[in-house]
Parts: sequence; C-alpha cells; structure tokens
Amino acid sequence: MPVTYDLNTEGELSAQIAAAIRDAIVAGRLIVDERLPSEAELAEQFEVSRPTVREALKRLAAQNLIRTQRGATGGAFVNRLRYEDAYGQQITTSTLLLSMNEVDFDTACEARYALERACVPLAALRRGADHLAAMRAEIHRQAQPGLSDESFCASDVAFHRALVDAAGNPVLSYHLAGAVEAMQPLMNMITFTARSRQRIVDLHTAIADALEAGEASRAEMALADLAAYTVALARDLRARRATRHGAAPAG
Amino acid sequence: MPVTYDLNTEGELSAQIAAAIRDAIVAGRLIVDERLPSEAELAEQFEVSRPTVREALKRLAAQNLIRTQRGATGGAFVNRLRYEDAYGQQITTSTLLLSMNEVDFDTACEARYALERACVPLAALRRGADHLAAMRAEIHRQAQPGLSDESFCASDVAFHRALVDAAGNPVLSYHLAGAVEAMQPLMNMITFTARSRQRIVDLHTAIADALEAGEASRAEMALADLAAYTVALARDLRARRATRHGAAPAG
DNA sequence: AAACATTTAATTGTCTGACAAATCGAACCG
DNA sequence: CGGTTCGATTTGTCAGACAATTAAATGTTT
Repeated sequence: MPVTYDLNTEGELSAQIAAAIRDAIVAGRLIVDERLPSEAELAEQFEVSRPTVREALKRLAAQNLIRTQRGATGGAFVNRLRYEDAYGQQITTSTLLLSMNEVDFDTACEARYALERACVPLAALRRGADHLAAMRAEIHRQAQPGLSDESFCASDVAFHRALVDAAGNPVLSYHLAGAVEAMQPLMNMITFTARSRQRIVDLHTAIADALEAGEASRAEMALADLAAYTVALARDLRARRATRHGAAPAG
Repeated sequence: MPVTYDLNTEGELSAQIAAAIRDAIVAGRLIVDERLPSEAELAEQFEVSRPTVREALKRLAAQNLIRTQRGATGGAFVNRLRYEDAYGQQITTSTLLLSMNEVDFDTACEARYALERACVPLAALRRGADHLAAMRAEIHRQAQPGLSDESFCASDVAFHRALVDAAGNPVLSYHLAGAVEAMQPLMNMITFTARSRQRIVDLHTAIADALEAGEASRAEMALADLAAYTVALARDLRARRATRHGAAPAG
C-alpha cells in the first residue's frame, strides 16, 4: 500500500515536501531501510518538478534521515539514525549554539559539570577496564611537558568523554557528547600554565582513582573541585585581560 | 574581502559545497546575519550549476544554519541559531534515536533521570515563583480524574521541563530538552491506573515541595523514587504483555 | 516639497529537458 | 559454470527559462 503524505499549504514547496516525508518517517509510516519512490514518482505524486523533489530530499539527507544510492536498484532509503551520526549533529549544534549566542563561560561550564556529575554514580558502578585505561592514557598525555594548549584541551575532552562513556549508557553518552565537545572552543581560549596543568592532572587522577575504587561521592567531589578550578581559571584570564586593556593592575 | 572555501574532493558536489560553507560558518569566517553571495555567484565561484548550489543551500537551511529571502535585497543569510530552534532539532533527533534503535525503556529512563538529577541542586538554588507555579499547575492537571493517558504524559513532560528550566541555565535546558521530550512516545505506551497516577502526583508534589524549600537532597531522593517507580511500571507492563501473549498468568 | 504610484532590477523559487554516471540484472558467450 | 556485455533504472549535474517577490529608483500628482 502506498504511503500517503499530508502537505501544509504555506512556505516553499521543497520545505513542505520535506516536512511531509519527515513526518511520515517520525510517525513510522516509513520504516527503516524502506525505499522511497523514485524522484520522478515523487514528483508526480506531489505534482512538482524533479528539482523541487530533490531539494526536499537534500533537506532530509542533511539531517541523516535518508540516504541515497545511484543505480538501477538505487533510490532514497530511510536511514537508521546511528549513534555516531547523532553524536555529530549534537556536537555541531551545541558548538554553534555556544559560539553564536555569546554564552558566557560560567554558564556553559556549569551545565557541563552538572551533566557529567550525573554520569558519575553510574560510572562508578560500571566502569570497565577499557574506560579506566583510556582515562589514564589521557592523564598521562596531559602530564607531558611539551604539549600545546590545544592538544591539552583535546586530551581533556577525550578524558571527559571516557568518563561519560564509563557510565555504560549510550543514550547518556549521546546527550553529553555535545556538552563536552562544545566546550573545547571555549577552553581553547585559556592558556594553561604548568602549575594549572598539574592541578588538573591531579584532579583527573583523583576522579579516575575514585571511579576505579567505585566511590561515587569521592569522584563527585573531585569533579566539583575541577569545575570550580576551571571557572576560576577563566575568571583569572578575564581579569588579566581587563587590566591589560584597561587600568593598571591593582596589586 | 571575499570569503574563501575549501572543498573536499569526494562525494556529491552539493554535499561538498554545503560542507565548505558550513565550515566557514562554524569557523567564524561567515558571521551571523552576513549575506552569502547570490546563487548565481556561488555557482560561478564553485564552478557548478545553480541547481547544485541550491541543493547545497537547502542542506544548510535544513539545519537552520541559513535562511533565505526573496526579492531585490534577498539572498541567503547566516542564521543565529536560536535556543528554540536548537531545542527542536535536539528533540527530533533524540526522538528518532530512541525510536529507531530500539533503545530499551530502562536505558532511556536511566539517562533521563540521571540528567534531571543534575539539575536539582541548581533548581533548589534558583527556582523562581514562575517555575514552581508551572510545576504546581501540572501536578494539579495530573490529578484530574478524566484525563487521558496521553494528556497525562504530556503534563508529565511539562512538569519535568519546568523542573529543568528551574535550574536557570539555558544551556542545561537545551541539553535536557531532548532527554525529556523523547521519552514521551515511550511513556505513551504505558497505561496509568488511578493508583499509579496518584503515586506519581505524590512524588511530583514531594519534588516541588523540596525545591520550594531549597532542599536539594530531598528532591533528589524523590526523583530517584520516581525513576524507580517509572521503571517498575514499565516492567509490570512488559510482564503482563508477556503472560497475555504467552503462557497463562502465574498468579 | 512631500506623498503616492509605477517601473525596474535583483534574487530566489520552480519548471522543462537533457545528458552523465553509477549500478544492478539479465542475456549472451566462452 | 563463469565471465562479459548490454540495457534498464535511478540519481547527479547541467543549461536555460519563466514566475514570484521584494526593495529601491523613478516618475507623478497634490
């Protein structure tokens, strides 16, 4: 039985068509791996030209809702939304949201550490050897002397992703991917001294140790310390910038 | 100075062009409200036809990265990603992720309550009169007798969104929008008896009371109870279904 | 001079028709 | 039986055209 679509009557045709097909997917009238009619058939059904149909399909492809294949048995197929793809969308959306709305560092940081804290009890319960090893490896990297600030930040992100993944809940990992990754551009604006790096490494070690021991509350405390320290670092940076660009330092 | 774009050399042209422009936006080479060259100019720059450019632009429009306007001073403009739009994308992505990957109820539920728990301390600190009023209003609605299961679920979602918003952190609200809303389809499969509704209303009340009193730990406990009860409800439902479709009930 | 109406130019939205590229299946041949 | 060729189908891209929309320039009237 052919799938039927409901069209709105406002806005561009390609947007209407895309919305109609998307609704059909979300509502389950089009199921995973099902093939949509060919572009020519869709054009006929919707009574539009093929380019218009194509623009609609590209909209859906941009959201990973469909994939297209050329050739005789090709066409557009409903995509199973994979965790990986969802991660990616999550990260770009979060990054843009932060960068384009001038979200202040404290707010973003607060959100991130609040969310990570939610993972700690589960991570303490389920952390596997692989997750612990990943965390240790990143800690080791962070302690290396000649590391650039950028690499340090990247390793920081990797550490926290390992922490999140240690909770063993893919839905949780998905939701936190954006929160953790989107902070990287903001963190990259900080210059880490040898002393501040050491402090961070110590706190990371404390977190890993606590998780390995299965002590959630100790890990939460270390995480809270880390959050406070990160906010303080950013605050210092802002203060230094303000004095440099404004009046002379008070001290 | 004209913005320059880097092209990959694999995949479809429209995807390459979309990626190039998206990168330019993410990297800040194209700033908010800046106008892109006209489709004809883009076609010239990228040495492709206008339909190809248009497909690329539609991909970006689908992600709310640009908006287009017709007319003399029209064109494609870089969009400021608004929280609202980000919420929407987050919700549809999360919903699809859950529905298409057969995520079991327990996993999704665990993730949701873990994330909500992260909001509680902040909500206890900052909850405003409006948030509390919204929560009370939803509790009141949930206690009404003739309410359909669907409306009950919708009200449940509204209650939890109010809880999340009470934390007063828009970034946190954004991240949790998906987690809370995407549960609704799963919750809708549950039939709520009068007794289970009463239990949920009681727990919601306990949460609201605790937040009003600023007692985070009490609210966290009530939330944990609610999580456990929800999981138990779903488990009961599964068990009943299994007996109905399989062997006779044991009791 | 000011207010209003008209024209004009620029730009996106859509259509038509065509061809290229990829891909599968079937017919064909060794 | 295995490999090859050919044809059919479908998406990807192109070229050119016209419609719809919008803002600015222009002209007209008061």
